Amino acid sequence: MDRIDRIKGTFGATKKVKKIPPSGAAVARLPRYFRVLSHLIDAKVLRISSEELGEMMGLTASQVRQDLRHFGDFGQQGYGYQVKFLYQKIGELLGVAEGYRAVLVGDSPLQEVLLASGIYRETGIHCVLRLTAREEAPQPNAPLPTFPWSARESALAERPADLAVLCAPSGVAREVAHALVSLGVRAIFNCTGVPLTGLPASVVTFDFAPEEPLLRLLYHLTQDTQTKDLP
Amino acid sequence: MDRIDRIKGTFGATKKVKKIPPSGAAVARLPRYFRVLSHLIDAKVLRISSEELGEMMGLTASQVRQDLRHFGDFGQQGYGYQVKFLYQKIGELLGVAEGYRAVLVGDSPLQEVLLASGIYRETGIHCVLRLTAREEAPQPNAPLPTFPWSARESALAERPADLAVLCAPSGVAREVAHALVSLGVRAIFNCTGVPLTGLPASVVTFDFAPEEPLLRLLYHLTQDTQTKDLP
DNA sequence: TAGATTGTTAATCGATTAACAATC
DNA sequence: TAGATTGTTAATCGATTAACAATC
Repeated sequence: MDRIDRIKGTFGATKKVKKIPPSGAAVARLPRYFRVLSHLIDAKVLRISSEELGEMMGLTASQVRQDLRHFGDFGQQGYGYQVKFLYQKIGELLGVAEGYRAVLVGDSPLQEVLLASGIYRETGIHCVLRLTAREEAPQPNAPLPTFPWSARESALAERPADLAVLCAPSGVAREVAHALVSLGVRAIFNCTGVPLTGLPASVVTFDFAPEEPLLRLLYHLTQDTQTKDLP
Repeated sequence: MDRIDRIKGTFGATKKVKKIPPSGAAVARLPRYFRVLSHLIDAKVLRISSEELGEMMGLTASQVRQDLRHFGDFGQQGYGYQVKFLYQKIGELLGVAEGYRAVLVGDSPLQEVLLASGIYRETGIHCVLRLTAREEAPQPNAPLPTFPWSARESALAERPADLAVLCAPSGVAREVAHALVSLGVRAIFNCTGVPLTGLPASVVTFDFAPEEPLLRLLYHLTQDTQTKDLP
């Protein structure tokens, strides 16, 4: 922090920050850097070199330095990277510090699992509201204020959300997604298993799809077996 | 199927199948092709062109054709790709047809959610055994035979598993993973949140990490906001 | 200062795109 | 046959690697 300031003071603001394209591949790796750094903090590691960090991520030291260089000037020559500082900077890049607000839609067990998992704390997301399919009286004093879907309009008016974590049944997934967007939601974490089509291009969606890493696992098992069998 | 056979008959076996490197990027996309094709089957789509498939996946038609070409000869000129045939072939590549056997370790709610989600059916994985932390009498006649962790050795001897879905508490994650590997497990789907280090290189691991797509979501929200604010 | 490690450049490699010939 | 769409090649683009100078 004071390091960056010194550089700014010496050379003028942002002079050293590369204006090179934020490189798709590097961006895609940021969440994993963030996760690895979080574990390093837990392990009380204060300092890490591009060499070590690369090894933990399955990347070369060169690649780590190139990646980080795209986003700023985070290292110290002859020393490496301060774990906490880097973690914080990457968090800022990702938007962890922005205090985004989420509405949790649907009351599947997955919704509970995610809520209990700590990912909302880790990602800096504030869960502000829950909408359920059950037509019960609103429970605005529950740990997380809960309203039935029919009250979505007033509920979201009072507690606007940037993003939705969508666990609706697959039959109504698209319909619910469109309704949320029309109420101001700009991003959807889609846990319905159904691809969300027809949304405005400005709406960001990402799918919760655990079958993908599982299938990659199978692919490697399959390749290993073939490799062992053949030679 | 008979198409491939005809080609084989005409030009000799595997002649047309490219021996080009299976291209990391293309391999990484296979699970998503598989998922999209599965939805097309549900929607009763019989035939699809590289153009349409590309649009659904956010790729160009060229890219789709290049991707698929790495793995075989799946299309028909002038026609496109038969959805079911392509789905089946990609499934074979991924190992869905191999009938891999999984041991489910730990009884967190996430384990239940995954079990109920249908991903094991979709990926062709047979769940053969469950190991729990609870020291109860074995329940070998439950829908999924369940044994306490202490009985792991005999349980896995009787029902060997290729892979483990690991939902152990974070404190013991590494220890449990090593024990499983020593009992013959060759791949681990790691849902513990803890990075698994020190395992033999031959063991494949993939992490269940929903915070990564969530963080990518935030990143895009953040970039959008900045883009809108600046110009 | 000497040692370490980043930042940065240039070279290599791989992946994507575009265009078109092959063929269903 | 004519139309459509793949398979395939070559050109472009982007990402990774390697090497070293800058600097802490």
